[in-house]
Amino acid sequence: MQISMEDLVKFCKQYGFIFQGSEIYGGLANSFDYGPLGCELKENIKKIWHKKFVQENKNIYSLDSAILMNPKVWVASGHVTSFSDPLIDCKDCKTRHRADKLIEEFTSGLETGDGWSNEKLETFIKENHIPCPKCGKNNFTAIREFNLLFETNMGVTADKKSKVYLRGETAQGIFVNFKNIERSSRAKIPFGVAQIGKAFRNEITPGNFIFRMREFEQMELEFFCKPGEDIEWFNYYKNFCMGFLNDIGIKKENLRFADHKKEELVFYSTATTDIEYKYPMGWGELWGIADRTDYDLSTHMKHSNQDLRYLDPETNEKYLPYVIEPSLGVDRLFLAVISDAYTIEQFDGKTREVLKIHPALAPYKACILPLVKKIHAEKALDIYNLLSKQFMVDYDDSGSIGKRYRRADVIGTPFSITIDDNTLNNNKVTVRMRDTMEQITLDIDTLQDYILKKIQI
RNA sequence: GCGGGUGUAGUUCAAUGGUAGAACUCCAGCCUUCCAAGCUGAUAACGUGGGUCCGAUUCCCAUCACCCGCUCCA
Repeated sequence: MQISMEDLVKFCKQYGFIFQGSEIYGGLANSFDYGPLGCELKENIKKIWHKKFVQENKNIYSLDSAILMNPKVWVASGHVTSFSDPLIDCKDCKTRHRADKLIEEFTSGLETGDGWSNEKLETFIKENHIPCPKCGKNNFTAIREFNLLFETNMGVTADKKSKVYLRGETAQGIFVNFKNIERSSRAKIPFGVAQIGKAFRNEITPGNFIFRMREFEQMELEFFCKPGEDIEWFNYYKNFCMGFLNDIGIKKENLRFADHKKEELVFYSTATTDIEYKYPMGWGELWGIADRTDYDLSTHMKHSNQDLRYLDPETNEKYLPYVIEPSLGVDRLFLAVISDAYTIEQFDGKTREVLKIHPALAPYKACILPLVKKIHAEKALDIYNLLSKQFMVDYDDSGSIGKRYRRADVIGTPFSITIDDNTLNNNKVTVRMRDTMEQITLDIDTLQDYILKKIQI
């Protein structure tokens, strides 16, 4: 049984994973703040992604490019033009249309509306009584431009010349640094560049909790390869990404591939596959894996007048590499991880709420519990200090031991370490497992290694 | 953007045109030697802004946020 979105939002709020953004001022639509546990979980997600996609690969390099870039970057990438379509709504049947397309269709292509001002488009539609394609009436709203890029101003005077955009994706930072990385890292094709960072889009319809936000975080990899070898790498990454999701414990039945059909493909892509997850609101895109050909490098080469071609040291031929892009949103993976892990269990006629999350992702790896506060707290704090040098450790001395186990369960802490008289006498602690509720006895000296081993992926 | 729904402690639920009650949670103290025990105490709410009214959490309007559906998603 899967948790409903409403209950998941409550759960995240209650335990400090995610809060409504600007809550005390009535919130800001579709903005969310990650709380103490949310930070840890999100950070762990990023760490593991980095480990699997960068650290364990000798030909993948990291980048942290600026959020604000020269506006020409976004002109070259196509975001500025294609993101600002002139949209109008029919007041009668409530459908939305592109003003320039209406004109183009009405005039059978004689007029395209290209480069027209909004006033000119509106006037033309009115004077020619261009009907709504759906209901046939001519009763439109004014044109509204939906520019999906956030704009801001550089410099203290807000004039047009200083207009800059918040990046709509992290990928462009990678493309514009392609040469820098190739040279400074002495990188040889095939190689990849990975980047984690915030991106911003004025989505027309955000929603579904953190699934689609206007401010979000991406984990993008651009993998550059020789043209002709792109299909091979595309398939490699399809499987690699799915394997990654399996490794971090996402249930297989909640994952599936969704290949884009030819007619659905974005114009520059020759192949795209989504890995979809069964979120509380239904199947939705988690990971997009795209063969982007040499579109990005070639468009930046054109607009910047810089030679971005790669010189193959073996054949001495110069070419623009193709790029495979397996990219995903941190927030979407977070949503998948937490809704996948949330479990309500029955045992002995009782109910327990438990977050069955991979130990590597768990906000706290262990919780330290002095069995009786007055007797065992001192020793328990020693162990807290010892373990907290290695990983996040929780400490709980209030309430019965059973209650404290449940508190650890619900936030996904995999190991609960209880300090009792035995600890004081023999240096032994009881380690209780979140998933099975089994207990084992361990010597304090072996505790660190035991847990470190379990939180590896 | 459109339509519908919902806004009362952290959560679940009450009541009320005139001092907003409880349970659970949380916190403190007592007790307690391994799976949500008990006792005592404390903290804690009418989304926001207007209007009507002597008085509004309650009626009206607006707004904000969330949920469901539609639309949209280079």
